[in-house]
Amino acid sequence: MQSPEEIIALYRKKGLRITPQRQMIFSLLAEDHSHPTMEDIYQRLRTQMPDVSRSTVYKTLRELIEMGELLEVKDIGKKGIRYDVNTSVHHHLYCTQCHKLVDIEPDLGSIELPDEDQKGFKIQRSQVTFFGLCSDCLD
Amino acid sequence: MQSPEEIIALYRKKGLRITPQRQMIFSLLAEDHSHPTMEDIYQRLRTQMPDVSRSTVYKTLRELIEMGELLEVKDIGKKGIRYDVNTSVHHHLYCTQCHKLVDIEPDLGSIELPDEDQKGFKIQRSQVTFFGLCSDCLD
DNA sequence: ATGGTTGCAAATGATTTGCAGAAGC
DNA sequence: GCTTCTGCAAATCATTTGCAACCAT
Repeated sequence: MQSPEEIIALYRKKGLRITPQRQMIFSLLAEDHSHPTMEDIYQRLRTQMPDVSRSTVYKTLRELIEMGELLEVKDIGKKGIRYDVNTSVHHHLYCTQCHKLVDIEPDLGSIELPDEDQKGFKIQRSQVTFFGLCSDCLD
Repeated sequence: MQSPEEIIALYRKKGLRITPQRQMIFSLLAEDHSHPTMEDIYQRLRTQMPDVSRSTVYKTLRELIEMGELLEVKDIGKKGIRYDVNTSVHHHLYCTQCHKLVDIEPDLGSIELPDEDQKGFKIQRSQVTFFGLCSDCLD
């Protein structure tokens, strides 16, 4: 995700309005690499803006996803969709015990799939999820 | 997932009962590599057994997951959880257009994550999802 | 016979939608 | 001032749960 200022410019360019709710969501997200759920974001927002509604948060998240500024992560944990502000090529470390999800951008080289396994697909990108136990859960 | 006969033996060993509903779900699943949703399974089941309930299907799927005979795939598509009868180490080809999901078992070697990227995790396994367009959607 | 299982209906949880009033532009 | 946006409440969708009747063992 780009900086709040860049997102605001993007919204303006599309004729969308810059409301305090949206601005605050942009700011919260820009610094949040914890893969929050919508509820996480809503609760944080509420400490500064007690009357926001969940619908507004949902709507803004959907907008950012449509603009490609945010990604959904669904293969993880129990509760709802988690949002990922990191839209560049990256991979995930996932703790199977506490459901922590960490972004990594290692140089894995490009992971090549042998032709005979491609089943006619034109492959555009790949993402690796490493499952394991995080340091907190290892004790 | 093992054969229906082996699953039945497993159920017996656990003191669970072999009902017609369960038997038919085992048979349907054993031959289904399409990563169906619960609704897919329910609809197929209903053609042969019009009075089954969704709760029964849900419950049986949960049992198979607890036994490790079935896996959930959640990072994909819009509607609900998809179930994967392939519980061995494998990877996925996912068509971003038609949401087709294909299992592959290529020899990718082992994908090694450099120590400095492991963030203290003890990594147990990894799974790669290749995103792209399938042959049907390439035209 | 008896204890697990089924199907129904109601409950839950996450997300979406409709709409009247509020507020950017 | 016109139109979009917000917050509320109701609606929807997927999944789970409670329970009385049912049926495998």
